[in-house]
Amino acid sequence: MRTHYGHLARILHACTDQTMTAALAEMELTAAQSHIMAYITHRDNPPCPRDIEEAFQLTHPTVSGILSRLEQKGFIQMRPDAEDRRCKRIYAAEKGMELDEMMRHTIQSMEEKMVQNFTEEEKAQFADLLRRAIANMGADPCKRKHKEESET
Amino acid sequence: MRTHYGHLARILHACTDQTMTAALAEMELTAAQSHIMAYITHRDNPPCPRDIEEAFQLTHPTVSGILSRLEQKGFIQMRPDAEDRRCKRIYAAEKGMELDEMMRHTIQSMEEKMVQNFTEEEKAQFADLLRRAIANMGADPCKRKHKEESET
DNA sequence: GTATATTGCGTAGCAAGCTACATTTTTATT
DNA sequence: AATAAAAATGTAGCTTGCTACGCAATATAC
Repeated sequence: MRTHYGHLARILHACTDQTMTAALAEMELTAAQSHIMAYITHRDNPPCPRDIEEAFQLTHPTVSGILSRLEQKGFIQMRPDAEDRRCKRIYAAEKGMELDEMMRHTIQSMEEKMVQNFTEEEKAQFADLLRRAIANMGADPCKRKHKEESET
Repeated sequence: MRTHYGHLARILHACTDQTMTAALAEMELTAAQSHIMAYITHRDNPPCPRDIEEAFQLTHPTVSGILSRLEQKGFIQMRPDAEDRRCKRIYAAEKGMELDEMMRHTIQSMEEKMVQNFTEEEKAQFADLLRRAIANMGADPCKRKHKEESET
């Protein structure tokens, strides 16, 4: 049993997820939903689901599910773009705008807690090592759909 | 938008998961299943589900689901312990033992790939930073069940 | 200008994670 | 010994992730 960085990454992700879930429970948002809400309210112009797929490296059914739950709960509204009716523009509803500050503050404090006793150099190195590890795994944020099918 | 280590951890985990899933598809194992199989075959004595919960920091329904799928596919067998009938001992079946080498080799090469261009010092620091971040999030591997309920 | 790709999204169905509750067995109280 | 508490597992039901398939709208080919 060596070090198993992948294992550590999984646990770290689980920690952040649970922390966020607990902190956001009172506003009826899950961790995944809050991150996407923060993205939506942070944007200048209303994004479409495709933008979220790329920003979060998720597949479209996953994004679709999260957005439909956000819409059901009244945090966002979606309507098709006038010029390209394939795209659905995502608008943050009042209810969503009001939570903007709170959400992003929650995310921010969690990030700070995670590296609370790191030096600035360590923080930089942490981000650098994570990014390099991700790159080594072949996940350039823009190339994720290609599969080889060697069997006829 | 700062660095968002949590976000990077999520992506890194997703990468390892997808790599493992692809590599293990031919033997009908998912990433999660293979890691748990490796744990089972690596142990001296047959573990019970509780052991897996602690080793992988998962809740018991999650472990239960994975184990039942492994049993359905014939990789393991489970039968209650003779002395404590609450515990179900998990035995690797022939089919599971045969895949042991291959599974662990797959896991090992993925780990090596992830840190392929890291110096030894960077590898050590990566593990150290990950562990410290996890500790900062309050996830000591043995304290995970305590919740405060402030409302009467 | 019609035929074909490509793009964006929806749905179905699965695995894996969780919480909450129930059940059984063991341990601790008294 | 009878009862209460704790521990290990099971089950239900949810969110989030995926692949695979299908459909409508746009873009490209010819």
